[in-house]
Parts: sequence; structure tokens; C-alpha cells
Amino acid sequence: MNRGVVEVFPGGTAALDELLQTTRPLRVKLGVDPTRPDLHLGHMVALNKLRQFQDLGHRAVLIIGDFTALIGDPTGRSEARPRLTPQEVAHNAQTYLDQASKVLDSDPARLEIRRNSEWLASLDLSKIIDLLATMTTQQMLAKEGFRERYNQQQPIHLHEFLYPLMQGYDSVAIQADIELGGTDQKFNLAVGRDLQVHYQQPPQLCLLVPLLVGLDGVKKMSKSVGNYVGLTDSPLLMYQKLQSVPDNLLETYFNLLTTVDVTTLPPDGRARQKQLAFTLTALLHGEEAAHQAQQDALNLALGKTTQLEQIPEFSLAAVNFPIRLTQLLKQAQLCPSTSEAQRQIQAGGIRLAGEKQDQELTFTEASGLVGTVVQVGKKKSVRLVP
RNA sequence: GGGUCGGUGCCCGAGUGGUUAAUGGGGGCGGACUGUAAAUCCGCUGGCUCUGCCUACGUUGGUUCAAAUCCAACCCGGCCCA
Repeated sequence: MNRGVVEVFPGGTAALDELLQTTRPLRVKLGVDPTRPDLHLGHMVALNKLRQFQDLGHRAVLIIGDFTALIGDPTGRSEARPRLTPQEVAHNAQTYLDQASKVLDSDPARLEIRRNSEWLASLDLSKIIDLLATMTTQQMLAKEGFRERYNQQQPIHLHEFLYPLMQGYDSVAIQADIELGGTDQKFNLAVGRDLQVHYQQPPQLCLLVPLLVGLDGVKKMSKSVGNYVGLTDSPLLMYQKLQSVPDNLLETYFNLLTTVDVTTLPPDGRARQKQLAFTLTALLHGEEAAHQAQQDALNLALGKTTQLEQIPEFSLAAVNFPIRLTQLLKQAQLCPSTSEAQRQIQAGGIRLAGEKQDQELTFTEASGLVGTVVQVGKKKSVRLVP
């Protein structure tokens, strides 16, 4: 249970051990804001921990922050988040549930899913004043993020101060015994404790898990940075991303995302990468899909494009011939624009059926293209189908 | 509300009337090399119906043969004052 836990407060891991002696099922809270459509491996760290509590017989309370998402967590942000529309939030919330179920036990006795609009949307001004009165400006400005922005004369909008209070109020609303969160959530979780005391509840125990470093090896994994592996990424894509995880991150990934004992890992870095990629792909997509992904990734690297199983397909039915290669690349979504496609061709990043293609050309009909695999760089590829 | 400074491409940041999608850095992408890692080297880094055309320096309008650069109004932000 203590694997991959950075800090338990107050009281450290001893407090957690003590709480776990309780005979009643504990209510373990984890909140996620549906600010983007996809969950990724970074979320999986806390979800895994939540799953462990479930397996011990406790009740996971997964909070979809549909209301807090309208503000956006200022944690770690150097500027206010763009405000989302309720439609975007609702859509994202649904995809989150689907994705979280890949990790969590969805037995209703073990999983309670709540949206915080249930209680936050109806707070009236007098209750909000009550919440705001529990904290001082100085306390808020002590929070990392706010402090830096204040010192650097970056704007801090007043509504952002509401965020920690709203997240804390979630703990009150669901009567959390324990709240999980990344290390950057320390302030917000602590606010939850304070508010529970304010509302005459026993305060929750706070359990911090590490932030997963993204594929770039530097920044926290996040979709906006692009250094992420989505829980719904296709098996091949997932495998490809994970097999190139930087060496110095491998042990961390194994520790936080899998149950593999790192002392049993092969010494060879390349073999470790492959094992990580296979293990996680199998975890999220099943072993068979993982095997295929592994084989496809290998064939793709070797240029054996005829032997690929599960790479994405692009139908030529919607294409109007004649068509230039640049336009085809764009329509197949291999390149974001024809200009980018042009650059890729000049840079030698385009392969047709395994052969480098370094000049623009025009295709007059579909027949010659069917079955061909088009590749951009080492990771992006599609097979053309009728 | 008053004073003042500022808003440039993914980010930071030059540029103050005139060849130019706009110096430089970061990041990103591609190539070579490797282990699809790291390090190193090279190239690219607005869009398109692409031998040319279009859109860009907060917004709108104006001055001018010509503006990111001058003027006006407006929007947004920092600091100081109230």
C-alpha cells in the first residue's frame, strides 16, 4: 500500500496503517476535473492507488469535477486556465468514466461516482461567503503557483481563489475519510481537512502520490504538453510511445504503473523498454493486442509494411483523384497541413510502402495505392484501403 | 476612477515607416548515428485549390505610395495612487 506513496499527512504512514485497522469500509476520495477528453498514465498513478483501496474492501468515491472544471485548477499554472463550456465538460466527463473503468473495480458496492455540480452548483452567495471566510488572502498566496504569479506580477483572478475551497468542500459533501492526490495537490487536500473541521466532520487523511514525468523526461505528463500516453491510445500507439520512454524513467514507470518488481528487470535498457511497453499495453488492452502491437512496431521499424496487423486504416473512398501527395498526407491526418506535409517530404520523413519519398507527386487513381502503408517519421503511419 | 508601463509567431523575446512570414533562444518535428533511449551533427518550424496566392505583430478605424513600427478609439494586463 505504501508503494509509490510520497507522503501521508498528518501522521505519516503510521496514521494510514492505523486508519486501515478500522473495520468499516473507508470512503476514499479521488477527484478529476474533466478539462480534457482523455485520461492518461499520469491519472493512472492515483487510480491504481484507489484500486488498491477497493481491493481491500473500501469504497472509492470518484469525483468528476464537472463544476470545478469550469474554473480550472490553478495548481501548477502560470496563468488562468481557459474556461470550458458546460457542453465540453459534460462530454469529457462521460469519456472519463469509460476510461477510469479500465483501472477501477466498477462494482457499485466499491465504487461511487459523483459529480461535484451536485452540491457546488446550488451554493448560494451566503454559503460562498462562509467558505471564503475560512481562509485569508495570505494563506491563499502561500500556495505555490499563486505565490510565484504574485511575485512575478502575473495576473491572478479572484475566481481562482475559489478553486481550492470548492475542491475542499467536495470532501465535506462526500464525507471523505481519505483523499488521494498528486503531490501538487497538497494545498488543496489540506484545505479539505480544514473545511471538514469547519463543518464539524472528522478531517480526512491525505495521501500524496508522485506526479508522473512525461515522455519528454522533464515535465509532468500532460495532454497539453503532448508528452502523454492516453489510456485510450490504440495498442500500437501506446506500445510505440512506451518503448521509447527515456531510460532514466523506466524504473519509475514500472513502480508507479505496474506491479512488476523492478529488481527482476533485465539489465539491458532496450529490453526494459520493451517489457514496459508490453506490460502496460497488455494491462490496458489485453495480452493479445499487446503481442500484435509489439510485432507491428517491429515490422514498421524494419519497413515490412505488408505484414502489419493493426495499424490505422485510411479509406480512399472519400478522396478525389487526382490528388497530390501533400494533400493525401493531410487528409489522412498524418500531417496537420499541406505545408507541413511539404516540409516533411523535403526533410525525407515520408515513406510509401517502406520507400523514402522525397519529392511531391500526384496520384491519378486509387488503384495503385490500395494496401500501401504511408509513414511519417517513425511513429505515424496508416494503411490505405479502398 | 487617476497616473504610468505594456500586449509580437507554440513559449520567451528582438524589432520603432520601406527588400523579407518578421533577428535570436527555448520547445517541437524530420534526417544521420544509436537501442525507436541518451549524447552529437544537419535541416525545418503561418496557411492554401502552390512555378503563384492569402493571412499574420491585442481589436477597430485612420494617416501614407508603403505600418508590427505613426495617430485615434476601444479591449486586456502589471505597477503606483485613490
